[in-house]
Amino acid sequence: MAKQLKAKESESSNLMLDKQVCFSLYSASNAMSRAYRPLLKELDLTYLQYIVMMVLWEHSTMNVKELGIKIHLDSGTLTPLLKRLEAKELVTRTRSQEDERVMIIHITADGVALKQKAEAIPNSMMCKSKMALEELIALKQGCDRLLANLSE
Amino acid sequence: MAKQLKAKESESSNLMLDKQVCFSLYSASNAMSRAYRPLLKELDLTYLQYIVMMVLWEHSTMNVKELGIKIHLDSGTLTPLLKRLEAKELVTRTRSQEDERVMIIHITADGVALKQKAEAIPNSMMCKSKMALEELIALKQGCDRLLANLSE
DNA sequence: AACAACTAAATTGTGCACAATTTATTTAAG
DNA sequence: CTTAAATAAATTGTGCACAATTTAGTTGTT
Repeated sequence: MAKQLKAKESESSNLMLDKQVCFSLYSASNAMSRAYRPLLKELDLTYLQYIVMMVLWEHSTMNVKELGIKIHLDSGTLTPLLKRLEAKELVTRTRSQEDERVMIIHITADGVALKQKAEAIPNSMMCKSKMALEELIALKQGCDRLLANLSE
Repeated sequence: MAKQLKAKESESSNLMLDKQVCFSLYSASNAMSRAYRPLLKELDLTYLQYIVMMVLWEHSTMNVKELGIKIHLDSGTLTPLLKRLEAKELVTRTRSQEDERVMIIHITADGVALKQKAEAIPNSMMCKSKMALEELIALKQGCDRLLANLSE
């Protein structure tokens, strides 16, 4: 009886991988960026580079700080990434005249042109997910809530 | 009127960051592993190392292949990580006698002992998430479904 | 004017992720 | 029995993430 109880306790430990939300989140996020890879290969972009380009397709000029706030990353990640986008001639990097500390990122004509090649990607990914729109929206809301609560 | 339509189209483009499930997933996953960091610092583990230890707390012996299937990662990621865990004396790495290709990972006494220090972590994370259990379960199910569909 | 406090990026170093390749071993087929 | 195919790990190289530090420039105070 005591043995049985102990066994039951062990089975329902808090440290069981299969019960961890965070591990599901982590694995799904990896799988997602893996699924993007073949689609983004056509554009010669990584997933994060694609995210940055998406911001710049909406706002053609932005500094590193603003970009970092928008996508929840810091200059340690963004500086080398932006240099790679600059090397591909998708963006320019110039210091602000008013404040020399600020690095201004501006999308180039090539960068703008790339948007057209990207138009089909969101739909391709929705197909790959094989999930209904409402399900995806619910998943997004759960992620957004978690992100907001963890960032407080 | 045509102008208005064009503006509306632009606003509802598929390439708007704020509408992307994947970006929410990606940001939430990063935020999650950031939130684990101070808790795991006490155990001198990274999030992925913690995941691997969690598997080994359940199954004290496992080879690299089995581990990789369980946590959806390959030897390219696992080999260096397991060497680091070996350096910390939390696991041993020995070749199988029956099949010399197979590397067997076995948890050490130190590794087992570390479990006790980890017991409080899942609950700490649940608190940080500030989300109800049902919400977290729904989020987990969404992630699991997405992972399964993307892995097919 | 001088200097402390602050801010924006960049840099440094560690540890993932993963594609692609290589090495070593085992199994299968002729 | 031998050689081709298959398998398990390891290796190599690129690009994130992020903590911690550094560099350079700005603002506020006296």
